[in-house]
Amino acid sequence: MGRGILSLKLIPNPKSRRTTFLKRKKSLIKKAYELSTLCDVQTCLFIASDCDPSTHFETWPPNHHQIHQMIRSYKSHSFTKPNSSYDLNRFFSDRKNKILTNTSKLLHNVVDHQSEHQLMELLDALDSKIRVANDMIEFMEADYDHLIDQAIGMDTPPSQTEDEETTQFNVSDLFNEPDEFEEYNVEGFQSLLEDKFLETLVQNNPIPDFDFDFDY
Amino acid sequence: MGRGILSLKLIPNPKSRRTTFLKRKKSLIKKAYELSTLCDVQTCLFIASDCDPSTHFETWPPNHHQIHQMIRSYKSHSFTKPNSSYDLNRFFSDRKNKILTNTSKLLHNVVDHQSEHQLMELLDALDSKIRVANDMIEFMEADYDHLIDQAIGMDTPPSQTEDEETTQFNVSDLFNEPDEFEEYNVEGFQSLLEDKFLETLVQNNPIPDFDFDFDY
DNA sequence: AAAACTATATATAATCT
DNA sequence: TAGATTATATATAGTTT
Repeated sequence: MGRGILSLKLIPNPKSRRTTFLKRKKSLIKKAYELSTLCDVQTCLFIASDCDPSTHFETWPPNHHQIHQMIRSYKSHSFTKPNSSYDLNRFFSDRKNKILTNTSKLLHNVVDHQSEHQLMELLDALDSKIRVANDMIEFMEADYDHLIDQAIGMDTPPSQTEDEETTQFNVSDLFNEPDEFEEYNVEGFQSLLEDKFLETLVQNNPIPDFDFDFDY
Repeated sequence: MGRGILSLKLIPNPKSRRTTFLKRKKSLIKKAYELSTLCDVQTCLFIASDCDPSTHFETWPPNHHQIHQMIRSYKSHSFTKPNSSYDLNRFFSDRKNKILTNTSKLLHNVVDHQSEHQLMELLDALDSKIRVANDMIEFMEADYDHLIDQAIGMDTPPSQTEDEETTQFNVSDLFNEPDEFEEYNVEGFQSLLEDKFLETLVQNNPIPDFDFDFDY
């Protein structure tokens, strides 16, 4: 493309690879944005470039909230067979849609102002339920991630210091933190997860109020 | 773009919106693929188009495994401060890299064939550990999703049958499954989650063998 | 060495079939 | 009406500043 001929192989020169990467990343993001805007679809883009030694992430849209929402939707679609289960968010959305449908039907009948007002309040309430469902799921996800981090975080990352004077070959020398492995086992990992999970759910209660009573 | 002038607004005509969507989606995926190939970066694309009434998902790459890996990486990057924690997969990858580094140093020394063979076996073992770590994390993720489905799955989706003969307006009529709401409350939801979580983790044990002993 | 430039390859909106 | 065509707008590889 452009002036030269494009061969779809890894660009060997690191410098021009980087240049190309930056240019194309910009365009790709622009295109993703345009697709979203023009066609009313949600588009998410993950770009993970392996810098040394860690990975650098870029997403579009940059907003984590939107990314999480997309991941949630993706998961609920990829893991469930249609009609066999249902996600909370979808439940409320569908309910709201149904109410809107019913409402438009009822508009043929006379609706007094009092009822109309009630109705508006009700729709607001449903909106807020949808938000709460989202927040709660997100909270639990974040919590779960945190749990895993905690469980794995027991580990100190392998030290980067290397002894240069290894002279005699011994395969077991290749592991220089042998003791640390003792701490890893299924049981420990599981029970830590269980404990943390219960602890967080039961005690730590910033879970939003989540009652399903509609007293209209 | 193309022949006409592009205004970055929603395309009003549903037909041309759909056409544009299909064309641009194809190009976007192509570009994402090219970026990955040319620049050695991982690129994932989620496209969620709201057909009626459900959402249709498309990802690039289409392989779920790769998508999950990306999501996992994204989460471990977005939720953790650098160096404070560590993901299991990364742990093994780093370890393997370190071993490879050490190996190349040791190549200066004489390595007999026996040791070389051991070494190869060891690298294979590490590869398999990496896979197991991946599988385990994936299993737990899937399990968690399943839990949530179970908890929410108590619900039967709102029936699509609608009574056409509603003549008198009554706001509470808009909810035609009022009894079902009784079952939803924080406590029930939580304890169901907890029970299921424990049950699955403790009893249901298709968790892959996950010992960290290296007996070389 | 990064940013601007430019010649060409692509993408695509409108059109045609 | 979905698919091919075409006239333009963009993207971008290589070049220059």
